[in-house]
Amino acid sequence: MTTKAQRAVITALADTSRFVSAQEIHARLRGNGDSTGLTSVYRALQSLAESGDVDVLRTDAGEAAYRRCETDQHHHHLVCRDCGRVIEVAGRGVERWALQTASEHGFRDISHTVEVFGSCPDCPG
Amino acid sequence: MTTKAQRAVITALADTSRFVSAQEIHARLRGNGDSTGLTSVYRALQSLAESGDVDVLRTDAGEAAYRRCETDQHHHHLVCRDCGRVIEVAGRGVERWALQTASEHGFRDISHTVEVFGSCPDCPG
DNA sequence: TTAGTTGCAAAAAGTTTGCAGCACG
DNA sequence: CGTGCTGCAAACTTTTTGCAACTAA
Repeated sequence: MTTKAQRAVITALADTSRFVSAQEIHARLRGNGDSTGLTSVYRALQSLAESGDVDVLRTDAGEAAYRRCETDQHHHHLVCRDCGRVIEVAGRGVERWALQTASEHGFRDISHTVEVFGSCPDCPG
Repeated sequence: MTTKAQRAVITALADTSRFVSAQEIHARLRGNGDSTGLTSVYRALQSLAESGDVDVLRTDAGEAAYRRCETDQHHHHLVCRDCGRVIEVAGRGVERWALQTASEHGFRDISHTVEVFGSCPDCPG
């Protein structure tokens, strides 16, 4: 089921290709005249993340950042450290590396997280 | 310079091969009769992390977890999701993949984080 | 009527900061 | 003395929870 808050959050996420915090989403909604409360934003993000509709990552500052995934498939993110822009990339090579490395050490049920950071072509150094 | 708190923290970290939270370190020190305060633990971890003497990562729960690195060189972590044990692995393959993927998209000054999770041989499924 | 959603206010939990006391050169 | 480290308490931030009002079938 999809609630009003969930739809509002998804709309807000559609506006951007960056990872944004819950607080940021809330502020953005408020700016657009939407009266959805911070609590509902958090609750909406929680269920959207649970169902895999949005990607979550933890910033170094300790807050959770969210983004609507373009693809349902497993992928990784290439994030511009200057403007925050995100590009989704497939990880043919890494997947293989992760599996192999892990099984070399006898690990089972492998999963992994990979984030690549850099400065994108549009951002001057 | 190395302070008393820093030495206490390093000692506590030497005891384990897991990523541990600041609070956990503090509790552990207290348990051993050390009277170092939580504040000093945080301050010590901050400077140790800054100088690269310990590795930091953010748990899904949003707390910072720390670990003393065995090597100064760039490496990644293979973490057991059951017992928390950590194995440091070199990432010959990933490094190359990250660089290549990033430059394909015109990104400069690449850095990356990789964490592999699984169940280690000592932990029954 | 009833099950689910909402938003405020309050509470948690992790971390940082202000500050007075201590240690030690 | 003076500089820096310490630890307590208070402040702050992000996220969660309690709860009463609201909504829609």
